[in-house]
Amino acid sequence: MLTNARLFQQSYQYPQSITAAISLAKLMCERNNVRLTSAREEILKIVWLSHQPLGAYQIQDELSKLLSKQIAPPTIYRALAFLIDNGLVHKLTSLNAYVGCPFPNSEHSNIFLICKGCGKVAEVVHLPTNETIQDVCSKTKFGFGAQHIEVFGICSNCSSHRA
Amino acid sequence: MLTNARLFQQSYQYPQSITAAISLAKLMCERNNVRLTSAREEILKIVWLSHQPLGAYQIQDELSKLLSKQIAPPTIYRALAFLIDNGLVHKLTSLNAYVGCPFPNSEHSNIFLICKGCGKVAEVVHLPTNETIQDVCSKTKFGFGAQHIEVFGICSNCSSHRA
DNA sequence: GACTATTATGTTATAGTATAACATATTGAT
DNA sequence: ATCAATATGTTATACTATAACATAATAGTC
Repeated sequence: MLTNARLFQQSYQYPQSITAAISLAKLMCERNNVRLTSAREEILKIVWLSHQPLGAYQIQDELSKLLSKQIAPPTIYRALAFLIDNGLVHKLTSLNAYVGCPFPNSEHSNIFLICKGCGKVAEVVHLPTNETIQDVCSKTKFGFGAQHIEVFGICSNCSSHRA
Repeated sequence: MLTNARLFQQSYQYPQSITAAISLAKLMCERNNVRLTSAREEILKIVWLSHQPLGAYQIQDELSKLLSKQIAPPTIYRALAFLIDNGLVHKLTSLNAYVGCPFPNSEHSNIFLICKGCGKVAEVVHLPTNETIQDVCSKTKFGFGAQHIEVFGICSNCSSHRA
């Protein structure tokens, strides 16, 4: 019922997760018959390598460094749009920042736990919450399309370190 | 358990709601020992008078018209910050737009139903959803601070008109 | 393999959202 | 009336995102 919250404690596992994330992304794109071009793949890596949500212009800086030439914003935004459309990246609207999606293959309307201490974000799947929201929609005759849930607080790592 | 969804059907009730909202705002500010200055009050009215979420620069235009002089962005943003801090207005982060809060007096972590058809927004209180999110937090040892839930779909009004 | 339609990227400029920094004015309490 | 605190005015600028058009890469057809 609850996934991925371990990311808080196990950030050292990111490198593995990245390769896994990239392979999965390739698989997903193949399945959906869309192209994970090198720019898109690089940007996905950059987003995953960061342990925190990245702004578009931070991504621009990283990619420009990586390719040793200036990359313009549209390239970044287009790649992000692609990655978001294909469920590989999410935008955290309250932060104007982007994070890799750990479950690109799931039909997901997930929850983002955003730590105000370290800035890290965990995405969790929680079906009961999805169900209560469906309930709201049916009671209000609101045709559900999508949802976005951001929760702000202090992660266990930060609260134990500061305690 | 569920409030304010009627706003979809009863937008003609807005004028009443506005005067009620302003009185309540005054009350709240008095209670909190903060000042609802005329600029803040005007902006709150502007937000309420709109049946849709308003962007900061739309508010700027409205207020400038109203006062017959150009108002600069910082005035708008400062007033919005005040209104948000005092629970009188919410920002819909996915839209960069602002709406009046119908329940400024409640301890609230509410849900925004955003209609992709007409652009209107209903804010609903739904305790079961709050509870499931608390559950997520306790299971992940995430110290809850605040939450923001945006649901996108088609309101009953739009779906019946288009059916 | 050349041709062509489609998709993706490069490039320049600009739109849209938000705040920093400092000056002035208003308010509220002595 | 004075003073500290709060609020607003003003100018400039930072940050976020996209429009518009040119060029290039890709994939499928002949």
